[in-house]
Amino acid sequence: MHYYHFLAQQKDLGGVAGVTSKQIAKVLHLDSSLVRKDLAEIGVHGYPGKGFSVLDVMDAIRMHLGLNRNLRAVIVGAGRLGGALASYRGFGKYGIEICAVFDNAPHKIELTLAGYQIQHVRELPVIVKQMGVLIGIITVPSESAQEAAHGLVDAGVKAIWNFASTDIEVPKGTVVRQEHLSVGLCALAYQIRS
Amino acid sequence: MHYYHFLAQQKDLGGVAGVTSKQIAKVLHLDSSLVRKDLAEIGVHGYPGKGFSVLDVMDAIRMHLGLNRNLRAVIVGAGRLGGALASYRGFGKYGIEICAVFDNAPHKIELTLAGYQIQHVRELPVIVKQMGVLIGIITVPSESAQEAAHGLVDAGVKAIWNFASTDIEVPKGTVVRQEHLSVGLCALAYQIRS
DNA sequence: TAGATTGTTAATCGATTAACAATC
DNA sequence: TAGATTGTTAATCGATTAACAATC
Repeated sequence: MHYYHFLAQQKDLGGVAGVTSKQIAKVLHLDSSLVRKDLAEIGVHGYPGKGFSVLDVMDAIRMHLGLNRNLRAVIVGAGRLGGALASYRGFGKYGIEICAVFDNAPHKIELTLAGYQIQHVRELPVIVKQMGVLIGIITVPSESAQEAAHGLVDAGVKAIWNFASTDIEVPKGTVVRQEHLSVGLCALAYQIRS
Repeated sequence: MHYYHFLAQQKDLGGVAGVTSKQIAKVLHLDSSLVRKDLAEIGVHGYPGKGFSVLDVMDAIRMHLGLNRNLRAVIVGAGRLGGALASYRGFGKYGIEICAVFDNAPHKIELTLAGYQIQHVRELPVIVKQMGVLIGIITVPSESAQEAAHGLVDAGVKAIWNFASTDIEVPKGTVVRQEHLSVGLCALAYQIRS
């Protein structure tokens, strides 16, 4: 994952065609052995004495991660965070498209947020099914997170990215990624405890 | 870190005074041995046959993480994401206070965002020094991230939480936490590759 | 060929888990 | 005392690193 990010930068910038395991290792603070092992695992072969082809590696990663699939996601919660994520350029690079933003507050419906017309959660099931959405992003307040999760699961979503600070429960078969913003900041604060 | 989050919930909800390593382990999907070991390391002692005191554990964690210090942080970038973080309730629980929001766009200055009056980055050094701010949160576009980081470091900030998608460089002695939002979503997408 | 880097095996390291006597 | 859980040591597991023959 991080390899891909680094290589994409490489490619965009210099347009360099080759890279060695040593170079990657250095930038990502890893051991070159590990890099070679990882690359071998996903089926890229390098050229002894030369290194790896940036394009080969990127292709292999895309293949392995299934990055070509053009997945669709929806956002539930048209608050500031929802807006921030909706306007975030960068998901597209990984083949993920935000295709709708929902909220349950009547006064928000029909407003435009980051280029999306906010829709009532009532519409969620229809849209999710129609567009084959597999990912739901929850940016509602904690109190409503579980409810939003239910709605998403019922509609057929398979993965949930939860920004609310409560843990949510989902039937197994659905994966959840809990984004603990405070924990992130906390970890940082810990490092400067001196 | 996660222990604390869980225990805080426990306390808020049931008001239960005791907890066993087994209970914690179950909720957090860990081994009870590990929990006991971790707790021993930070200096909490349990009662054989009974378990641990929730308050004891929370105190020890706070102590160990230095959670009582009331650190201050500023946000650079008064966009949607900046606003979302500024209004995020929950940092306070970990002793971190957002004390100002900056931007460089003249038309934003003096506007109010999530209860903060947006200030020009020009004011940053003064405020950071005056209030003893140690943490900077970057929510500007990628192009300006490095510049923002410079400004923060120069002003005396020791830790940076970077939401821009470019990696930033800082002198050593400063810690950076790079928040790769796309990577997060990607990891999730990977799990439903089927 | 000489130099550089891969691919892979073996060695090391650390973290997780199992087990159990000590304790309440 | 009997039951439960801690604290800690030893065993296991996996992941990282070192090393080096094979390759270009």
